[in-house]
Parts: sequence; structure tokens; C-alpha cells
Amino acid sequence: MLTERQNKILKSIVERYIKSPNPVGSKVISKEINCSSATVRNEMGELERLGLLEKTHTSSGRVPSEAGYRYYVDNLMELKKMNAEDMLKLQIVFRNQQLALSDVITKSLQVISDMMNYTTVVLGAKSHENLLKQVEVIPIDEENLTVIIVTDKGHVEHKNIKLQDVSLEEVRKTVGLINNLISGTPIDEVGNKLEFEIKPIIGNYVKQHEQLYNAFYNVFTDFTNQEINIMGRHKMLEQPEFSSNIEKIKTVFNKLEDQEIIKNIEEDNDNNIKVYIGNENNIDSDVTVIQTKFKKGNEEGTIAIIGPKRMEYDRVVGLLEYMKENIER
Amino acid sequence: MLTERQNKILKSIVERYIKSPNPVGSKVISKEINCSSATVRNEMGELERLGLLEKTHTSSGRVPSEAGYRYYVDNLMELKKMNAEDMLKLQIVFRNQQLALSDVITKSLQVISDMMNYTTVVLGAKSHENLLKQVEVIPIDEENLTVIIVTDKGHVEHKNIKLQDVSLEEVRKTVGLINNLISGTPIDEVGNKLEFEIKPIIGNYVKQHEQLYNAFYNVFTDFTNQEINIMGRHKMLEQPEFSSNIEKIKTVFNKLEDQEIIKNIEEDNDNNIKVYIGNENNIDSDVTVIQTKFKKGNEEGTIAIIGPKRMEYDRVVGLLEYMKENIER
DNA sequence: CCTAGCACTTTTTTCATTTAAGTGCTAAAT
DNA sequence: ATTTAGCACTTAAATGAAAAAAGTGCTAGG
Repeated sequence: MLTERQNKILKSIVERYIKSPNPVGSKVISKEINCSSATVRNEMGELERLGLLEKTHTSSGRVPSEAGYRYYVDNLMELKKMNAEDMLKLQIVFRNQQLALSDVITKSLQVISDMMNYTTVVLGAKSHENLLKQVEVIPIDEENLTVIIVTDKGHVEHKNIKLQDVSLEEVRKTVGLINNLISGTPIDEVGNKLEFEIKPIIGNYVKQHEQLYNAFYNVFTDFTNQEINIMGRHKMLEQPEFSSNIEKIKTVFNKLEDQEIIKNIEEDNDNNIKVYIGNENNIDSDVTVIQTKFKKGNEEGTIAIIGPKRMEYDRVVGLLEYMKENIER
Repeated sequence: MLTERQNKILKSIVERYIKSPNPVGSKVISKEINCSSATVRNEMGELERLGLLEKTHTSSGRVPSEAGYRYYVDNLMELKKMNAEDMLKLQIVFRNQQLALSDVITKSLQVISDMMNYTTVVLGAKSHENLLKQVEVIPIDEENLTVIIVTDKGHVEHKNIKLQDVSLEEVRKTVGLINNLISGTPIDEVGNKLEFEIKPIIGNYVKQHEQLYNAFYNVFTDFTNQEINIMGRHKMLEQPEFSSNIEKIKTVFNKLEDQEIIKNIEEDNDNNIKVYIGNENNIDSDVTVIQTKFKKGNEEGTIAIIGPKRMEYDRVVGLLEYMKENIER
């Protein structure tokens, strides 16, 4: 357990470093806590021995280590209440009664991304939790039609397909079969059921049944199993630790690719706000992911905010708490 | 008019510079054309006076100026026929009979982006050319429903809306009215017609008509007037002239934002392949946009490839020609 | 236990020097 | 009238030495 003074020093170093990314020396801290810089140096040495601080070179000031951030988040950070301005911006979105929940969430995370300069993500429910609810088709012209898929969690997608020598009747009949026989199936198992339950039936009365089956099969396998929305993709460029390092930027951008992100956002078991610092997450050792699950009615998902390790933890956690509250009621 | 030799020298400089971004000196060129470096220097001086070449500093080799690229594209460039490998990759996409045209285009431009390391864009027909064809609704639950909008050009979008105390009947009736009365209207005028032709009618028999009207109004104004697909957004980071300049990257990324891009892609009147070098385009003085309109049946749009000014003009133009051919037949 | 003080380390900045690449121009050669 | 050899000159990039800045660790005394 750290002493009161050590806590104070660590907190100050973390917060100063978050404000501006320069190693923190003993002098500034000594002024702050009214003791000599030598004393602070001794304490810093101790904090370094404990693995909470690091030096960038032998005679540099200290920067927080990953463990240092962890300790800060777990023990030192005080939640700020949101400032009025931020709150106002978000209220405008939340007050809009006409937006579907998923749009409210997406829009407010867009706002957060802009005000914080971090990347934000909304993930819908996982694929095996998304059950096929309904399929609809809208004919576009002779050969093309749009297939709309709705899941029980309210995830909607549409895809265009092209069919030759298949009548609209045949399509509608097939859709009817799908809706009757396999709605309720987890999306990622629909392909299978399509093959073993639908294909044999339509084989009997649809001439181009192979083609029709293939088209629907592809629509369902293309279905983005999980709804994904990434906002402020290139906000990372605003962060000094990245903007000076193109290679880092590239790897992070790749990890933020639409499909990629799913693998990289942690799966949480509970509903609390989680902070994954550096190597604790799957994206990059230099980023922190702060995320939480939300659940309102039958809609659920995860919202995440991704920034540098020196992100404004207190402010972000405050924001997410506020988001969660507002979503869930 | 340039002499034969000047053409040769300019061509060589442009092509060498495109291969690797270093100023080209007189010595390499002299070997290539069998005359002394002094002669080449004289010619280079002349080409510079004509505004086709530039120096990066008084004693540096030459790099092509914007006019130099222009001259190269207009007079010197020889179209390469596509290499077999590139062709094969694209054929796989084109051969897929089941993909709707717009998906074929999007997927093949994705392939091109990957193989060239340039950003690619597909724009659909312009908003006032997109006429509302059909509106459909799919109820999701008590309060939420999905509205699907289809235009005559085959542009489909869906949006979720939330309605309180509005019955499904009322919604369906309203949709029926829209389909009967204002389908055929350019998308960007639908808002108006909604207000003056639909609102008065539903005012009579829908209790929450204000709410219902607002919801539909928003759906239509949110409709992305022009279908936009941007692939390989951060391929720019692979280009040396950008990866060393974060500020440039940021401005280019901003110009490549979804909605922003529409303003920045030139409007062409004819169907030829157009090359917009540096200041000739609206994106950035350091990029070149090569684009062409396509039209097949009632689907039309523009495809564009965006890269550095030193992009591989011959290869890209070849690719676009090939794309156009394949799309239009 | 705290702190003044100092030797020491490392990075950053500055400046001078050298090297490499390439030019423009002159005068001779073709 | 062109072409070319040759050389003085320019600039950027690389190298290196020296000084300045920031900060540390440790010792010895309060």
C-alpha cells in the first residue's frame, strides 16, 4: 500500500502527463506538495521500484507505467461530474424522441468523438444472439431486388441481389418459407438451415432453385453478424504520441477496420464500465479502451471509447456513465 | 512544341520520379539517351523555362511540375495493357453473376485500392437524378419500425424510426399515400411534397400526424442523396509524400469524408476518363484524381481513383478503361 | 526523516565542417 | 550551330564537437 504522499505524487504525475506528454520532474511536484525536490526524488525512486513509474532515459523525469495508469484508475482517479457544455451537447441528441435507440447512441458517440478527439465504437449484440426475425424483398427491376433482413435485436441490413429467370412469385414463396420455417434461428446458423431445410423444398417448384438458394445463402453469410459503428476513425492523428509515428498509426488504423474491431474489443461479462490499458486490450499496447455494455429492452451492445494511454480517464468514465444512464432509462 | 529529344527527357524524368520520389539529375538521363550530361542539362533548363520541370533547390535535380504531369498525361504517356495478374483479380469479381452491378463495382474498386495502394471512390447518380420509387416499412416492435427507400436508380437505404401512439395501420396508410402521390419525385424535393401534399391529408385521420410527418420528413432529409462508397481510405499513408506530413494527411482525410467527397469530385459532362492533377481537383494540390462516369441501363455514377500526383498514370488509366468496358457491357 | 548541494547523465540545441549531388556557364571540339 | 568537357558554385545532408537544459542519485548535515 502506498503512503498518502506517494499517492499524491503519483496522481499528480499521471494527471500532468495526461495534460501534456512530457516526463514530469521532481521540481514541479515539490512545489505542489510543499517539500523539497530531493524528497520527491526519493519517493519517485520508490514508485519506480514498485513499477508504477518509468523513466524515458537515465536522467529524465518520470512517466506513468502501464501499472501506474492502472493504479491511478483503480485508486486515485476522482470522477469529474460532466461539465455543462458537454452535457448540453449530448442532451440535444437524447431529447430527440424520434430517433431509434441505436441512432441515439450512434449520434451521441459521434458527438463524444468530436469533443474528446478519441475514436468511438458501438457494437450491437453478438451474432449468435441475433436471431433472424424476418426477411422481406423489394423488387427493383426485372432482375434486381433488395433483400431486407431484420433480427430480433432490431439489427436491419439490406443487400441487393440479381436473379435471372426467377419470377417474383418464386422469390416471395421462398421468402415465405424462410420466414415460416427458420425465423428465430441465430443468424450465423441460417446458412445451414437454408441448405438443409429450404433448399430441398424449393428444389421441387423453383426452376432456378440453385441460383435462388445461392443468392440467399450469400446474403446471409455477408450479413455483418454484429452491427458496427466506428466514429472519428482518424482522431488518433490528433494525439501527439501517434502523429509522430506513422507505423503506429497504420497498425492502429488496421485494428480499427470494421470487421477487425470485433475481435479486438473485449467481451465483458458484467455491465460495469471497464478500462483496458495498453496491453490489457487487443488493439495496441499504446491505446486504452474504455467500454461498457448497455441493455435496454431487447436491444443491447457495447460502446467503447478508444484513445491513447494518456487519455482523460476521469472525463471519459464520467461520460460513459452518463451515456449508460441515459440509454438505459 | 517540344523536340523529340525533349519529349524523351521529360518522359523519362516523369517516369523515374513516379517510380521513386527523388529529383532526377542529368547524369542518369544522359546515359539513357546517349548524349552528354551537359546537353541534358541544357534541355532540362529549357524544359524548366517552359514550366514543365521544377527544382527543389538551386542545385537539385528536376522534378515534374504540375504542367509537366499534364503534358506527360496528354502527350507522352503510353497506355499499358493490364498485366495478367491484375486482370485475373478483377475477373473474379466480374464473373460473379449474382452480384448486383453496384456491388460488382464496389468490390472491384476495393480490389484496385488494394493492389494500387490508392483510395478509390464510387459515387451514385446525383440526388436530383434519383427519383423516389418506393417506400416500404417493416415493423420491428411496438414502437420501432424500419423505413426502406428505393430510388429509380436502384439506390436503397433504410432508417429506423420510433413512433409513439401511432398504429401500424396509420403508418401503412401514410406509406400508401406517399407511394401513390409522390413517387417519381426527385429525392431532394420529397421533403417539400411531404409537407404540402401528404401532411394536410394525414392531418385528417392520423391522431399523431405531426409526429408521423416529422419522422418521415427526417428519414428523407437524412437520405444520403448520393450513394457513396470510399475504399482504402488510409492508403494515402502508404505514399511517401504524405506519410512524412501529418498535417497534409489530416486535410486529405477530411476531404475524403463521406459527405465531403461529393463536393470534391469534379462533375464531368462526357464519359471519357478524366485526369485532374493537383490544383485541377478540389481535394488537395498534392493529389491526382482519375475518374470516369459510367452508365449501364438506368444505373449510372462516377468511379474515381485518388493518389499522389506521382501516381502511376498509365496503369490507372488502363485500369479505369478496363473497368468501364466491363461495367458497360 | 528531510533537504541542500553537487557530480553526473542524457537529450537537445547550436554551430562549423565536410561530403555528395547536381547545376550553370564558358570555351573548345565537332 | 550543336555538343561536350571542365570547373566554379550552390544546397542539402551528414558528421562531429561543444554547450545548454533538464533532471537524477547520492551524500552529508539539519
